[in-house]
Amino acid sequence: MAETLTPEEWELWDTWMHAHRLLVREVDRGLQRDFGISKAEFSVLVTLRQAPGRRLRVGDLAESLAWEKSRVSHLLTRMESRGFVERAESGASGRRTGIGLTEKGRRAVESAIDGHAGNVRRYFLDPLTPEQAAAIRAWSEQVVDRIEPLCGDAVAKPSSLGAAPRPEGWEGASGPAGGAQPAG
Amino acid sequence: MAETLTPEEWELWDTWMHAHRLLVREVDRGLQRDFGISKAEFSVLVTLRQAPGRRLRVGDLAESLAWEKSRVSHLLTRMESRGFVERAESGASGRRTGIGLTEKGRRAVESAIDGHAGNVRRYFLDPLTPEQAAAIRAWSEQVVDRIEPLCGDAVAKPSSLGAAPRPEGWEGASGPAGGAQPAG
DNA sequence: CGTGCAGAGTTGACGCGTCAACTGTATGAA
DNA sequence: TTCATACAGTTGACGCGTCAACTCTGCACG
Repeated sequence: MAETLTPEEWELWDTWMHAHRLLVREVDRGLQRDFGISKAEFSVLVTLRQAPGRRLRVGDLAESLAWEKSRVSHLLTRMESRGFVERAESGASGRRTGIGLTEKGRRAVESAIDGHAGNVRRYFLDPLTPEQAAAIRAWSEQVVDRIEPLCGDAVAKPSSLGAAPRPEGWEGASGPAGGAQPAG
Repeated sequence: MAETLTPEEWELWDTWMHAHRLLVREVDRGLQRDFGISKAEFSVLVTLRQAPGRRLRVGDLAESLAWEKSRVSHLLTRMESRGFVERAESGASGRRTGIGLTEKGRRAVESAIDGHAGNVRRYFLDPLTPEQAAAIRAWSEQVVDRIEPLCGDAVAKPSSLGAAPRPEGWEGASGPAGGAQPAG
């Protein structure tokens, strides 16, 4: 046996996985039911909303979300077909200049923020004591630091992107943060 | 504003989601790369392996895993087509009597256990101090208790099922625990 | 007998996420 | 100019997971 886990360790792993799945499902359901968007879509919309000019290139969006580009691209395809975002029609050069938020997308995300925040609080934050929060934060950072270097893709080093007051890569990128000024 | 989260709260949520996704992906990749099975498949195989007679009905399997039946059914379809499990051909009555582990399935899960355990330790357990582990455990149980009552389906109340020394529902159901005796 | 109902299990559609392969543009060297 | 290369973005296939609808069996009640 190269490696084994104690029953307690297995149980911790399983309980944690179970909790995570229930939580994500519940949060997702809330978003879907009340606002017609998924958690992933919410992340994209929020990120776009706070971008300068409500417009980003796919790569920057992916970087900002710490997601793979193909994931973003697929999601954008679905979102575009539903009218939440629009891919800038290839400029004169044939090069796409970015993707932008539509009016519908803007309205959707703005109406969703509070409800989503409420669910995040209800299911994630509420049952969390300050010590537990600190523990989870510390552990999450450990995990990210340990795993992220392994995969070349989708590393979230917020370089340019000026607009985001975020310190670090987010997964869900679910934070509304500032909110893009009318932005030009 | 009905609800808002502070930037710190959003960041905690995002960091945690990000960490979780990286972790799951890495663990899944390891299983897939080294043993040709997914994390979900591993859970099914382990649960089956420790069942009496290496055989369970779909519903009991779902209950034991705290998964939805349809999820289990879809997964079983994929696994059956690859020869890891077999659906008992409808008995005389036309009623399916359960699904069982094939020899291939047994070999797959037994060879995978150590490697998987190693990855769980490396990515999940290692960066966890005992205090953090306790915090995560307590919080996970809170979350499960809070959310599970909401959804009627897939509630893991280990009732019969005699064989499992598990105290509680597992998500990944990734614990090898005892290991079914030859059980013939 | 027949109707209705409940439980077990399956199915199809669909969204999410990964992977690998692909297109198209720009750039730099021979 | 032409070829190589790198980068940005897209696509298709596929597995996972959810939901709603469906089938099939058994059972109770009339």
